[in-house]
Amino acid sequence: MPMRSHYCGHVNESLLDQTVALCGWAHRRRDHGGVIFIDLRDREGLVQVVADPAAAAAFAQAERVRNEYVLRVLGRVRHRPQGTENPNLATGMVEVLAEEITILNRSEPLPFQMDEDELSEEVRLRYRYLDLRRPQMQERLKLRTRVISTLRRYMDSQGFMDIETPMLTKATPEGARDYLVPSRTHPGSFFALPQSPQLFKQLLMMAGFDRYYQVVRCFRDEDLRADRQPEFTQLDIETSFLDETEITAIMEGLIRTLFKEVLDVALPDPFPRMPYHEAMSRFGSDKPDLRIPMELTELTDVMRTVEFRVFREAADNPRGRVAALKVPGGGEKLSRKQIDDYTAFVARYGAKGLAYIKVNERAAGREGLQSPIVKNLSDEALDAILFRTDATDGDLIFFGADTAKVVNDALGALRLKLGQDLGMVQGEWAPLWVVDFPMFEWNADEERWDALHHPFTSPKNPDPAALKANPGEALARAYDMVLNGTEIGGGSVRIHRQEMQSVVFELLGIDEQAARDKFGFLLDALKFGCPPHGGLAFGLDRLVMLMAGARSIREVMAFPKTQTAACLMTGAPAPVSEIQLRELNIRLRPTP
RNA sequence: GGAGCGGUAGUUCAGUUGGUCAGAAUACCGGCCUGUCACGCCGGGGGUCGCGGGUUCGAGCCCCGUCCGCUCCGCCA
Repeated sequence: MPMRSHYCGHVNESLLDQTVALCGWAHRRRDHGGVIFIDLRDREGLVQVVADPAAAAAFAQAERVRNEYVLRVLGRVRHRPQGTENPNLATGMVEVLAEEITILNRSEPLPFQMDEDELSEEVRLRYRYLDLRRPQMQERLKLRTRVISTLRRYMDSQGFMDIETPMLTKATPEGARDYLVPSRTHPGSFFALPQSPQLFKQLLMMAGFDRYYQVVRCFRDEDLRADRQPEFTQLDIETSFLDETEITAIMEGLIRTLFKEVLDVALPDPFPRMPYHEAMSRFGSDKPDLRIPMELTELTDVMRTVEFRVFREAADNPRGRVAALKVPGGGEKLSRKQIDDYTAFVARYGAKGLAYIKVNERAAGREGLQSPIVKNLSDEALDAILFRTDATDGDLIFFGADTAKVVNDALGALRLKLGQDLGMVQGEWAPLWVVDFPMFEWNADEERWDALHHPFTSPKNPDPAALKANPGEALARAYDMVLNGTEIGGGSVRIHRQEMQSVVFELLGIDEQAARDKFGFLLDALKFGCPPHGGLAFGLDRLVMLMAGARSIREVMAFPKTQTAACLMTGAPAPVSEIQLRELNIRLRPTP
């Protein structure tokens, strides 16, 4: 019975002697006097097609295309002769004897070679539709679709409803810069594309849909990174009546299910949880990569009394910190040049230098230490450093002394870089929850509090007066899911009482009038019996990137933008006609 | 807004101190071969060295500006 194999059919030994039809891109024909060899690109690899003389002759007569074309092949699967195994053919031991070859379309020579390993991203993005033909990209997008279908099944099984929210909505005063869309019918007014469906999903809770999810595009007009695109996909979730324990349980269940079903990887149950302050203290980061077995050592208290000004002043500063990062065996592994390079590396994070001690022979005391700074440190301080870092001979200890922010940023980043450079990354997957975030951080420039998460996050203490009295100490009912040092999701239990929401707006410097203008509908809704609710959002692109082992989310998006937020393929963004602008009541400033 | 790396043939790249530096591989075109599978062999075409300016007797190379791609800082509640 003939088997129909759509598109690029997969051919394997189980189909031996059966007739199959294959469609796909073929390349590199060899015309051998009536016999034609073709590599048909298969989703799994390559299928070799050999044409019988009649089919070969017909094919050769019909077309003399050399490089690349689209074919349909009807033929029989058979064993390939001994001694002709091709390790490049995933299907290995079989080939298709073509009885009929139809050229569905021909192709110009391609602008780049498909078998090139390292294509420039510029070329790949300009011809993205060709880049996507490559097996690696096929695999990545296939992984992405498996992730999405699996997560939908999971969300369905947990009773979540998939509800769409508007793409044309209202600009938000805080958070990222909005992408704006001019309104034709309301001259001078603009829609904003959503940074996230945050408010809409909260309103759905108020409407009684107590379990909502959506795989949804979000937009932020901020500068790009390897893991940040102007439009990206979120798995957005909100629930009513569940607290943070219940929400995080469902969500880590989702991630465990995805890893089990898609990658056959068993993640820990439950995920470890770590308070924000512990993460900052031990790893200098609120998204620690737990695969790297190095931690920061606290030295602030010890350094308050030392002569060395750099350390003492940082230690005395109420916002300061002195910490160490011990690199096991680093004394031998790291050259002077490398240390200089790491000094330049931490300078990016504001560190003014990178002091270090090489522990040559700990038993020899001061004499066994090699460092530009030991002469400035008392015996007591050196003892404390060696004791707390538990340094042994051959170790190298880096120091950070500055504001806590600079120390954490610099040593946190240095820890990651050293972990990568020295091959210290252990294990494949290290998920965790980071919890107990502060509600606010002080914005010195504008003399007000900023929300660490967002303005709708509930504080742990339900008393609005307590929050107002001591905002700097307040903890939030927020949680971030971190995987291998990447934040893949974050959320919170929200504020569901109007009084609390008003206090938070006040602390954030959003006066009553502004709150009314921006969030009037939310404040109104809170009046009509809002259930307690909370949720979170996963960065789907980042999650798939990690699962695919890719270095950038562009590798798991079909049509990503460049760092300047442009599309090299379509040429977007592009100027528009006068007519279009006039309809939108937009006048361009004359160019000088 | 800032820092770094890169831009040379369709593609991936080499090009030393400013002076046979317009190159390789591959792709492409023509021919030969014919169970190939990175096929092989012979021959051929192909370049505004991102763009603009400057220094110099002379610039792919040095300087200034600019555009593009990537990484990062700021930014991203």
